[in-house]
Amino acid sequence: MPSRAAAAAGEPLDEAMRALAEPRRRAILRLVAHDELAAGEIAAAFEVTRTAVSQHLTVLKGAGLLTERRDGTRRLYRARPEGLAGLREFLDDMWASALDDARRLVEADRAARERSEEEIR
Amino acid sequence: MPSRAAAAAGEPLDEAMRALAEPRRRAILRLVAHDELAAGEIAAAFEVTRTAVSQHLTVLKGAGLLTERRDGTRRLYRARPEGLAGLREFLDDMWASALDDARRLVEADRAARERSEEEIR
DNA sequence: TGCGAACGTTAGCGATAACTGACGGACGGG
DNA sequence: CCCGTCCGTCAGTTATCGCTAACGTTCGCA
Repeated sequence: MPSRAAAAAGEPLDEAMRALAEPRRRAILRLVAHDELAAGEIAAAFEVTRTAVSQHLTVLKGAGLLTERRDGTRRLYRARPEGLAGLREFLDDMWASALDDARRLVEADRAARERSEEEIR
Repeated sequence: MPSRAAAAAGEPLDEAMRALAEPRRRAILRLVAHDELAAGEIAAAFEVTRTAVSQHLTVLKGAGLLTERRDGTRRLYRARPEGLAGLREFLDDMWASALDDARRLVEADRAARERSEEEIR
């Protein structure tokens, strides 16, 4: 198979994106961005079941956006900013190419203007 | 309705996130990041139907990540980097708070050390 | 050792999303 | 004026996702 679509869903950026696509997961991430919280505390902050929150935590952990630490029967979670590196890279690439485009357009415009002057002359 | 869950799916960041969660849509965005391309050209770059690509383009346009320009029967698309502003903001906030945490940890450590010194003295 | 607390896990359900195929509309050339 | 091109839109299908309820597991404490 020469030209697979390369969408094996194993890419780190892809997992992070999919995890962040869910609003509740972003809220959870914001919640543990400052403080390390237990699963129960996180769940208490929402109006869904602890089960749902636990699943969200699993997804976030799988995407590398969270770290888990055990303390007795509790599980403490904290945001893992390095997990956002891929996303940041993607974003910077997009903005960089956009700036390149802008520069290219200006360049083309300037070139056109110079040709016009040449024509006048 | 006073305290709705605020998940009306109308938030700009949410739409951009959901749009970017799809790998194919990110590929499309990368494709039109440099050059302005027609819908047909974009569709030719993938192994799915033009219909699917058209729907992806609609989603991207709805998320403010694309601009559409008509030229005869063709529709030319180009990436719109400003659509990524919300995402960038979210990302920066996350990283900033992470840095805050690091600074706070260092601070706590220093304070603890000073208390130790005080105890020695 | 027994018991309750704190979580993760599984099965099942409803909703959403991505894809295909068929159709309709707008534009331009002969 | 008709015809081919280019493209969006509309049903319909299948897969995926988020949620709930019930169950299993691990740990601390009396």
